[in-house]
Amino acid sequence: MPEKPEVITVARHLEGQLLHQKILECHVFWDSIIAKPSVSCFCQKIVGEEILSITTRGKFLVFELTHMILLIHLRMEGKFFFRKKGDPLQKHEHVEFILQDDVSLRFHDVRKFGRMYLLPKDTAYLEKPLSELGYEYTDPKLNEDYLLRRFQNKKIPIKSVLLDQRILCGIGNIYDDEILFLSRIHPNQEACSLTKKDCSHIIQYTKEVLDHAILLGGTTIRSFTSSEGVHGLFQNELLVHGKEVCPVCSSKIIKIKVQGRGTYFCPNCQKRKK
DNA sequence: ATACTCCCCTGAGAGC
DNA sequence: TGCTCTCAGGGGAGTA
Repeated sequence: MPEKPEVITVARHLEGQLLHQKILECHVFWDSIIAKPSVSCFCQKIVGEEILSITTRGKFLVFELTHMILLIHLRMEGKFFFRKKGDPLQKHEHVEFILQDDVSLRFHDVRKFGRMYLLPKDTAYLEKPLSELGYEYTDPKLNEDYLLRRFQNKKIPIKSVLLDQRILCGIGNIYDDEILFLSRIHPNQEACSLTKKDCSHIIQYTKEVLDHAILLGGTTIRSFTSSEGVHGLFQNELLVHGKEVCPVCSSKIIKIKVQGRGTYFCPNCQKRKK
């Protein structure tokens, strides 16, 4: 499940391959991947555009094109492969961009949950989905008072609130568990009950965990390989997610469901406060 | 405004 | 072996 570190890894890899490439053709084989505009409009408008940069916002890949912004959300299993124009379509390849020199960039997604948006440059950041996103974890405006304020009316578990991209964007299910473990907060703790100190820990460990993961190229878990030839190493660094024994106190790690998400925590290090 | 539920998809794994 | 059933998971839509 690509989270911020994996999305950054993919963006860097793609930018290295695609900078200043021009999109010559676009073919869509599974319509619902294209969220906006219609498939025909999407293909028509993207042809002729040049790729000027590839960055990220939250868990979106942001392709800056000549006149447009192309947003791609990989969701759980979206990835890219480079092939040659005319190569037979492989299973689960749903969108194809033909570039210069007969390069065929294929979007591959087993679950078909990935989404693409093509938006005009001048309004892309003012409309959904980008307009809904909260702060990046690197944003200096992300501080204890901001989190305290955003948490104050939330009676749902902190684990779920950290997954809410409208507050702090880029965290997914795996890093959420890691951040709460390091912050010594029970995943089911009501967000509104957190203290300023808790918020301070969350900010500190979000930065540490994500920075470290980005340095190592993200986490490669199960189906996720960020892109052809790209494999992260952070899975070796995970402390609690998917683990059996707490690396701090040797207690048995417990797996529970928090609002439908598989959640790992240490019952000794992450005691629930009331 | 918050907080639910349902839905999208497929492959892996369990159970028989 | 081969079938059926259940489940995971990010986020958008719809509803209370």
